[in-house]
Amino acid sequence: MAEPAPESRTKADAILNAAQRLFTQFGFRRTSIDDIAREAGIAKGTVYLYFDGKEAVFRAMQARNLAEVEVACDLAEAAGGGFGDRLRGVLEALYAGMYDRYGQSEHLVELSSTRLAVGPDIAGQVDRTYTGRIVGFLNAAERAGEASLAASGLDAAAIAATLMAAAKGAKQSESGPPDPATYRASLARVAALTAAALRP
Amino acid sequence: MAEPAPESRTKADAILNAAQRLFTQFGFRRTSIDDIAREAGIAKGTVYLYFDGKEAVFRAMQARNLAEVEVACDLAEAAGGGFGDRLRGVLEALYAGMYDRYGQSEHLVELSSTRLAVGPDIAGQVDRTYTGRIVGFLNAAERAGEASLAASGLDAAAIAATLMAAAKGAKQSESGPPDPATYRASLARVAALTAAALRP
DNA sequence: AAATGACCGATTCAATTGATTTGGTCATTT
DNA sequence: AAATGACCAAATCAATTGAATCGGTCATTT
Repeated sequence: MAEPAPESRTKADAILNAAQRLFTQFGFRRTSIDDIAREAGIAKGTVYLYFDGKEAVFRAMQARNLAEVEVACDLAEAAGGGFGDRLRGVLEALYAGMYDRYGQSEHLVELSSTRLAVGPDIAGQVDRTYTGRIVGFLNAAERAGEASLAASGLDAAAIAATLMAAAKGAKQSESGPPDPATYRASLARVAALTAAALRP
Repeated sequence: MAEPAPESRTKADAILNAAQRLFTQFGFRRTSIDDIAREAGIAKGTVYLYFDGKEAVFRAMQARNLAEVEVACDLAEAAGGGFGDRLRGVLEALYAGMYDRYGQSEHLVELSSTRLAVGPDIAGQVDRTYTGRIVGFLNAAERAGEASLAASGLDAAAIAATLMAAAKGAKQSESGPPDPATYRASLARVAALTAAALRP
């Protein structure tokens, strides 16, 4: 629930926190279960008491991040301000939120695109979740009379796809390592443009 | 000038055409000067009569593509139709144009992001050129009263950056190999959204 | 019951080495 | 003058192989 503290409440938490740090810094392949256990201050075997294996740890970590990001998104939707401001908040919660969690690490790509042996496609799951959130937000805004989708000639799904493409493309900020500040600025521009397009 | 024919007028053309085919299919590293010469139907040494080396061939090919794409962009700007339609045409000329030239090859990334030993940063050059074209188009449309940049609260450069990010992001169409048709559809959505945002 | 860490087989790494390929040159041919 | 292709040194590749690492298990300890 709360932002994960440096010191963790349960052992499972400690494992996930350690995994978060190490996977983000070194990537999935170059992080061993032993590393995670050591970072969490427990023995290697203990990890297997809480998770079915390395991949399960990764998936649990990803699920936790996704859940936390969704909570942040809820807050952004419920916040005050106009449609454009809340849309910016939603995009920041979704995209900058994940960005913050995984850092500007080079391993972001590997983390989200690696096809892990079994289990659901992680990147696809994030994609579907994000699409759903944005579509829901847009439709709610339309119902509230804050936005007019018809004005753009596109439906909510098409707008969501465009927003997501823009957010994805903004991450590759060209020349030089990605910078959180410019990334957020890009998201703000996308939100502003969309809000203008949907003004009733 | 004309669309490059299968058979080439000059030897330099033949070399560039061969390079285009091979670089696109196999990438820069896995294409040898000898391959290019053979594909062009000339001897290896002849390549060095027209270009200073492998990298020079690559840069000339890239320059030719960029020039051709700019011509297509000129046509799209001058075409009939409303602001939104022409913006879509410009984006298609710039992005789908390059996409068509390099195919959906996996080597696109290598081709445009490889840091070649010496010479200008290829990807950066494309980026600057594209930015300039879009900014110019937007400003012209504003002068002609077809678009109102002020309506969005963003200036032409910011809008251009957003468009380019969206176009870049759309290329990663998630799940499955990129598909030219869906790519063009993404560009059309971006154009439609932007046109709505800038309607006077 | 909860936690540990030595242990196992499989995978990955790193260093070596010999063969092949490559970008580029240039004496020769057309 | 234009074009060729054998040639060279350097870079790359592929195969080998012995060591190190990894994910996962389980008898033992706490």
